Amino acid sequence: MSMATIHDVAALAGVSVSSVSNVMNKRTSKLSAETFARVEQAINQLGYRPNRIARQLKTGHTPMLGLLVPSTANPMYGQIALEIEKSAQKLFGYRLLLGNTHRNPSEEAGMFQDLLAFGIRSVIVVSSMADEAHMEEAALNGLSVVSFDRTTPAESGSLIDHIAPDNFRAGYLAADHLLSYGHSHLVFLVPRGRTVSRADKINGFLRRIHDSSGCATAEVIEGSVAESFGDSELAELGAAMASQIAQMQPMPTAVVTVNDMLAIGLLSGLHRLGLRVPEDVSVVGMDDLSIAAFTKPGLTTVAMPLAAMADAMVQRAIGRVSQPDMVPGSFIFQPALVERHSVAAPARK
Amino acid sequence: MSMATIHDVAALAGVSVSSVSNVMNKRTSKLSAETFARVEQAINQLGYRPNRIARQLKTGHTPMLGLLVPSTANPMYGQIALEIEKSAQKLFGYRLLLGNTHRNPSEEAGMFQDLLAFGIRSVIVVSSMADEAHMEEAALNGLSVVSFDRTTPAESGSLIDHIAPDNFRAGYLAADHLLSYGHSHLVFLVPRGRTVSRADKINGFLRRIHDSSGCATAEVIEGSVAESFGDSELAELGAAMASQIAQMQPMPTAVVTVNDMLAIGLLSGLHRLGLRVPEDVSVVGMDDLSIAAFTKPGLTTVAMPLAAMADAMVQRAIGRVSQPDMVPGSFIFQPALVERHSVAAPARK
DNA sequence: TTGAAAGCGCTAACAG
DNA sequence: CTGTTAGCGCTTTCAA
Repeated sequence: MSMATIHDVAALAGVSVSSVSNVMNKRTSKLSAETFARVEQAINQLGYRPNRIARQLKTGHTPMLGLLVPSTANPMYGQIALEIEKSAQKLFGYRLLLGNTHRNPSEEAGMFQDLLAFGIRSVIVVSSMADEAHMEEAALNGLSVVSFDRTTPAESGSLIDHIAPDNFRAGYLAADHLLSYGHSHLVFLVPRGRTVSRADKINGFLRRIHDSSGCATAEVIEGSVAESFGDSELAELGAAMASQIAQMQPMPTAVVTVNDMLAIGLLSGLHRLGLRVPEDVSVVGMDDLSIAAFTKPGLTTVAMPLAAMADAMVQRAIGRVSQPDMVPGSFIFQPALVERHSVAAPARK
Repeated sequence: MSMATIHDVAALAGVSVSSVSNVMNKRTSKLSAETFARVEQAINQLGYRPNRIARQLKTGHTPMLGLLVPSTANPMYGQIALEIEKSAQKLFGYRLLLGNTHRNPSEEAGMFQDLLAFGIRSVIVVSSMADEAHMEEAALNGLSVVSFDRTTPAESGSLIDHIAPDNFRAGYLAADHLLSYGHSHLVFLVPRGRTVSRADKINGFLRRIHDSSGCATAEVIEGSVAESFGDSELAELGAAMASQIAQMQPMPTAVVTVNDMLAIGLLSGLHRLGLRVPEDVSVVGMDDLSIAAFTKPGLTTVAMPLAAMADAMVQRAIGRVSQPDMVPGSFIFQPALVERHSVAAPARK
């Protein structure tokens, strides 16, 4: 049972293929109501679905959006993928071509090639490497690209859109929350490798400490794993870093992690060491993964407005292909602190 | 800067388009080595990539695999998506078209339509609803479909392949582990809605109880949430069911959950109720999510061989399109118990 | 060993 | 209002 073509429909309805095409594209003004109905009837009878491939060869468009993430095994990226698919379908009826890049530049470049070859014109790239040269190049080749979770200096002449949460503010909020509980010896935990978003979070964190009346101290501790794209690696790193924290003299009373997976690992490692959260150490994560509500204790974290960001990304990525003169911009979304049970006043000072 | 076409290359190399096509498809026997080299040179010079759309219109194939999952926000499906993408790329150089079905039959049907329209010929469907009629229909329409995590009666004349872990054995293993620790009052936790895989797990669980010398008792408790496709819903359900467990008279000494997300919620709920795991209740999950190693206590669970299953699914789904006479079959993979810290001997009897 | 030409299914001028 | 026709970029006979 192979698919019916536009010719089959035309033959059955006793009209020309162009009339069928006009019906499919709802150009009612070009046909009499009667013919229109007759063609529709034939379409239904045959269960005709236009071949998108053929259509695309003609129009140059395909209703598909590319999405590149480091790894869907990381719940954060899984949630993002879900939101983006939902937005793309709702806003434009687009489907999603998904690629896991493993934060590997050559895999990412390969994906760009394939997207172009498939005729896909819009792509959203999540948490890419520091270098965006390959994206700019892809934009030159006609791809509409949106970069997520990276900010870029304004007026940089970039050809791509940037959408991100206000990571600076996220770091600021985390520190602020801890300070308000009376903590004065804080630590910020981050894997090795400074992405833009990580740097922003750290800066916001440090700024808040600096803005405080004075006596608070803070350090940034970098994990030993160079690149963690999955989720177990990240959690494992967090668990390993627990001992690093425990050995500090004096031990900090609070730590904020650059993301929730790291916090989940940290919680586990701390527990293994016999340290209680929040009695001995307070912990603040970032992302508000849905599992963050079910850690022990429930993780206080900084939530990012995922659905709103997804809508914006899809809007820009797909919208640009019909409006190529849209000027690229940066769009920043505000995070919010979600208080659960991993923060308390410090027992020691 | 639009893409170079086969004509551009032909012109530059001073040959016909068919020669370029032959070079692209490595038909060395059809050209002299010299011409071949000249064409290759032109290809590189122009950075020519063949347009897959045009190629497909001719050949009818596109190197893309459809993947339908309930929701990538559920870490389990995120991991599966990752493994499948990896296999598809490694084994066939295929890309992935991803769809979240939310376990909604009409969304699933819509995806099938679109896959066909896009010219995609292979699809893997994860954890679908009870009814597979729509899949059989899609198979009739020329789709090569693989159903994951559903077994089907042998010799059913099905047109689709079935790949699944041995869920019966998974249930059996979980019960066996608990019994070996001396538990005799067990409970099996499952959301409302019996999918095939859930039923199999329950049956395996009950069988092991039944096979025991005798004094062990078991019940199956069904959650009140009809359909949970995300992950927070599942964990929330687990948390809510903790009180149901706590109120039982007598309280069971061990519970196994149909998946890890449920277990994670349960752990959290139990903790909130002041019940200790494993001292007061033992818990065994299923799936071995990578976060299962970082719960408190570490979750003892039944692991499924994801990578091997992904390879098999991809092999069948894509392999069938070039071998349409391949007879559909069921392939079962063996799970294994992963022991961590959520099981201990019961304090009470 | 190479090239010419006929489509794959659809859209969009352009004619009638 | 309806039909004819020329491609979109590629593969693939079939001739030369």
